[in-house]
Amino acid sequence: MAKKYWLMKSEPDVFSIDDLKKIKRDLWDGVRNYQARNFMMREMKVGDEVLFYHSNTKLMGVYGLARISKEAVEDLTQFDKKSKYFDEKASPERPRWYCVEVEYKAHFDRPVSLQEIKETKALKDMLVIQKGQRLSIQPVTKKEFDIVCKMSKLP
DNA sequence: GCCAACGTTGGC
DNA sequence: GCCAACGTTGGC
Repeated sequence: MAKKYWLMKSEPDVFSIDDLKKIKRDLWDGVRNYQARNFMMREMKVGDEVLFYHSNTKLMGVYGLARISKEAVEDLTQFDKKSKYFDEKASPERPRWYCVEVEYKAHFDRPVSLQEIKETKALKDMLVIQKGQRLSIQPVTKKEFDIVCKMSKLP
């Protein structure tokens, strides 16, 4: 099975790549979108590489790398009444939401901003810059992944 | 803070 | 199964 590449969005006020670095690994819970869930459940494999993207912040863009360290397990926040991700339609007998575990890999030398991605012709097909694209987990081609990594390197 | 675009819900 | 109403996402 070939390795796959992903872009995962997070609001740094909620969970940033620095947070991930501190705790090394984290379950990517709280996803409540079926398309994003299906990527985690069906397509993400251990070892897949992840572009860690910060949204809703001053400088939006890709800040570093992570990798999938565990395939999808039940997202326990769906059963937790006190969690903001609680889903009353889910039950331990009929779970609805799943999440993968993500492991910190590295910070980029410098972030690759959304602006730069938009300005880079070779990245024009990246989902993150398509109009109206709100998916928090998106597939990325190896080519796009490599280009973004290259752009992050300081000269 | 605004609002366009999108996904989900629920009445019919 | 349609679609209006609503809630959310996320760039600006």
